[in-house]
Amino acid sequence: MEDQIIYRIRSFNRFYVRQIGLLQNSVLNTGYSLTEAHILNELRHNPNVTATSINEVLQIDEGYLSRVIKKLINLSLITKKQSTEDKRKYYLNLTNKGIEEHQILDDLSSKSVREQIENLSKPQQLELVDFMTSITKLLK
Amino acid sequence: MEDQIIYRIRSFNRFYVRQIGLLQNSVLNTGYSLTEAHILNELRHNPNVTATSINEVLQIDEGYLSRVIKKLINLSLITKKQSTEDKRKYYLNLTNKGIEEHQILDDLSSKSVREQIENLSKPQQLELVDFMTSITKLLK
DNA sequence: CAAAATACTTGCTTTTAGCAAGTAAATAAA
DNA sequence: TTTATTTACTTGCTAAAAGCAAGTATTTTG
Repeated sequence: MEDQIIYRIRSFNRFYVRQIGLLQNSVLNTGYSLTEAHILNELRHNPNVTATSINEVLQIDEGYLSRVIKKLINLSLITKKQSTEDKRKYYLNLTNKGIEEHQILDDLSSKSVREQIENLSKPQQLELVDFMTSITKLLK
Repeated sequence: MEDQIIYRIRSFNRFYVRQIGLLQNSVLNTGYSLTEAHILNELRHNPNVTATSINEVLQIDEGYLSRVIKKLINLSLITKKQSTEDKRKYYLNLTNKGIEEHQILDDLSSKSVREQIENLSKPQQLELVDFMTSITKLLK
């Protein structure tokens, strides 16, 4: 009974891990790691934040984050500016190039999703979204 | 219109990545990597297969797989036996210890899923599974 | 039989990540 | 108001995870 439910959820999870894997591959082929892409995405949606506030979301090792940020600066994708009120803090922002690269990654993700649903009719697509919304409501 | 659909699917994907991340953490706390756990799982469901056939599913670097298999052998979790008909091939199997360890990992995964739905009523749980089944049917 | 393909291994390197100690600045406590 | 603690970020060192390319042994194919 109950175990049937667990079994089916786990089966769905395996299926969906593969689905999401397909999506992530499209990003990874761009030469950016998932972590780098996440940072660009965070900064696109929350400009002028600090490493610490990024990490409240991403939850990765501080030291590692510091290095990845350094790398993104060297790639001219982001800038770092020391706060004048609190000199411990450094505000991060995307450069124009960073915005462009983020856009490319974002478009790729959308394209990948689009390809996965292109064989569905519009009503089926809407149905799909409804199922997803329902799952989110139940689990969140 | 269409973009709304893509947006919502991507939003669900982000949500579900986090869900699945929670599940995987329970495995990672056991000291096995995800790759190691996947190999144990493959061998549990398909005994007596070769590294190559495992890799048709897992799709990782051959060399790396070879080393992970060696590690699992050193941990006495799996065995490797050369085929007599084709000496290039080596059949892999779980040892009793491997079966036990796999069971532990499997139980942990189930437990983790169980915890994520424990606050739902039984009808809600059944509904959840229905939504998942519907999504799978649409996307697979 | 020679050449190509298959199955797996090994050496070397890179990427990703984590830990711990350290600097500098700000805040709280004595 | 000095001292201790906390915060924000950095750096050195290390380990784990993964990839690439060359190599061995065996089998298959032309």
